[in-house]
Amino acid sequence: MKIISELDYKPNIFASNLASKKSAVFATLLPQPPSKEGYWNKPFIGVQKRIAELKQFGIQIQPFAFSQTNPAEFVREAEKIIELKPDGIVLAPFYRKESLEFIEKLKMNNIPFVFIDSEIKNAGQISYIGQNSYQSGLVSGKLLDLMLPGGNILIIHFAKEMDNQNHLVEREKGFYDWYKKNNQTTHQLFTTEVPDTDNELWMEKVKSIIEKNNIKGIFVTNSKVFYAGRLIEKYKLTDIKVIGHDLVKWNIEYLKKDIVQFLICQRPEEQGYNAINKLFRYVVEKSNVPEQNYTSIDIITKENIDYYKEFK
Amino acid sequence: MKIISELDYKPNIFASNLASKKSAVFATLLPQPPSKEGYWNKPFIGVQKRIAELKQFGIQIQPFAFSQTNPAEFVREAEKIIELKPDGIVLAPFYRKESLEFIEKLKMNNIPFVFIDSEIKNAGQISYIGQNSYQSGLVSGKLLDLMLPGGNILIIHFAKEMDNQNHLVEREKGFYDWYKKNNQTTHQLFTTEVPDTDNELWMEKVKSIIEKNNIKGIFVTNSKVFYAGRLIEKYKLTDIKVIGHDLVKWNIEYLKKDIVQFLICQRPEEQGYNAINKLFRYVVEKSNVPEQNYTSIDIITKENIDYYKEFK
DNA sequence: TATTTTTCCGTGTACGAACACGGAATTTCA
DNA sequence: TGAAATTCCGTGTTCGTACACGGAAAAATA
Repeated sequence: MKIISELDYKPNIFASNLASKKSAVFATLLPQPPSKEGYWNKPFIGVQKRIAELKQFGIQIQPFAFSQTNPAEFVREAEKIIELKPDGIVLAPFYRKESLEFIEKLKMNNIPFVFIDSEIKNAGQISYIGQNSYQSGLVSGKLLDLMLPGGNILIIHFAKEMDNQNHLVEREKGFYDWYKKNNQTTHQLFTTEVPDTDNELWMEKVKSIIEKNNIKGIFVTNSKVFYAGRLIEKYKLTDIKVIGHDLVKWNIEYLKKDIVQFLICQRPEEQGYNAINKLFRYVVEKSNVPEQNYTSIDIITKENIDYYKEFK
Repeated sequence: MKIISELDYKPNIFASNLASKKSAVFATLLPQPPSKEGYWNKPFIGVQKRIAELKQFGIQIQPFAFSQTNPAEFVREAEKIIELKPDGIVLAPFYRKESLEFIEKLKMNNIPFVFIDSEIKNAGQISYIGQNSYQSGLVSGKLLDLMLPGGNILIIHFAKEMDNQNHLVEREKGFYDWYKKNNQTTHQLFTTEVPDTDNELWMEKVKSIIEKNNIKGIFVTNSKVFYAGRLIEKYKLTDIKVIGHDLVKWNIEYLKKDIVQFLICQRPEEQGYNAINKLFRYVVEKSNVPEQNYTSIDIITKENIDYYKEFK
């Protein structure tokens, strides 16, 4: 070691990699996007990009997906992963309870795992990649507040099993806290859940909430803002300001139409890319990786959206 | 080639690089930051990071810097670069006229160049890395507008030789256009230039403009927003909303104190990193690089700033 | 102290592409 | 058609590290 530092010796990574020929298999366990335009395609694009780059190192990927409405599928796919015994896994702990059980098995098999998108604290992950959901809720609160001279606010969760979905709750909490901290009394806040959007019955229900409570602002806690957009178009509720999450195709359309005013984004492709990279650094290069990697909380409007769409 | 595609042969980059041992020298010509906290340190941090990574490839860097107030220095350093004959250069075309002359010489010597931060269109650059300044002006306009129920707006350029500094003009143009497009008549816009901040005389002058014209919002076209912050602190003009550019230390302080409400940012480290990368791709790997690379227009507030400070 | 176990050290081979070289084949040109 | 120029092709060496191997030295154990 003394001589290494005396000569300032740096190993030649090319020679090193050429000679070593290591290999590893990584698995991903992410929600199945309901269509090509669904949010969950994006993290996977980043995963694939990094995997392609790491092909030289003999890294392979084995993707698994589960339904966003059916925890049993999550369990089933998790079983398959345990059988496969990969060298590492990228995991969206979408269902909290089921994830905890899965994690126990991963630990028993010594399989390192990285969380993406949402987080279970101190569960033994080597890293978490994603937003600080609470903080992004604060940002949403601030922006909607800025746009509203008066009127009340409706928070909509388009999701099933809310108590099993931690980061939507966190976003809501941050949102509420904005108004608490700035001891606002000009707006009153309401929350509603829409577990099922397959038929349009929910629209009537939400519309009546809006009318009854003088709602002038809507905050959607996930990427399904476009449903709120459709509602507003259908009933021509044009004086309502809307804020939501993620650069999904239909959301972009409503942003451009000025029905949605802001989207809070989190560079999902980058997250997928980073998650695989963390595994690689940990498993193959055996280097330490930071346990948390909060990604930026991007504020997107009509005017700056063109500079966020592309992933490089 | 047929057999290559039949076998799906992909060259092994490690073996390739191990055997080749190419080398190249790149130069940078960027403004000298007046202190450690100055904006122009940031792009250079990114430059250094990429250079460190490319050291394995035999890439070296030769940095040159010039004063932000003295075009003659730019010319002098440019001469040195021509003598050095590097294999490529990253260039901030800070002074338009002087840059054009320099570029002519670069072309004669067949030295490829990449613009960073601001752009001269169709000058023969292999790429431009930076923001679309006009568009970022629009964003600033929108945000300040959102915050101001009434009152007038002052645009401040903290810069010398404005007609030689294109992107400040572009930002101003975008800013004005926001109010034109939304045919706003609630706010009247004023512009002033502060070429010299060495003594505090400018403060009196600007203060009187503010008082005379019922100014309630300030837009600073570059990273010197903190001067506006000092002005506001000094005269306790607390009802004025301020927006400016770049995550410079003192700007961050004023953002946290809520004297500055928004900062528009452009990931300068990433820009430096990308600029070197573009050169590398073009010069060493001989691949084509996209001519424009507009970076995102990040909207930073007190609430999301913590997720932008770090460069990874 | 004798024996086993572990560490140390030097040698030899492998990794896959680059590049030089020389001879053969092909093309160009008069 | 013959000479010169160019392209083609196969061989051999090189880049710097990894890793296996065997023998020697050192450490651990009985």
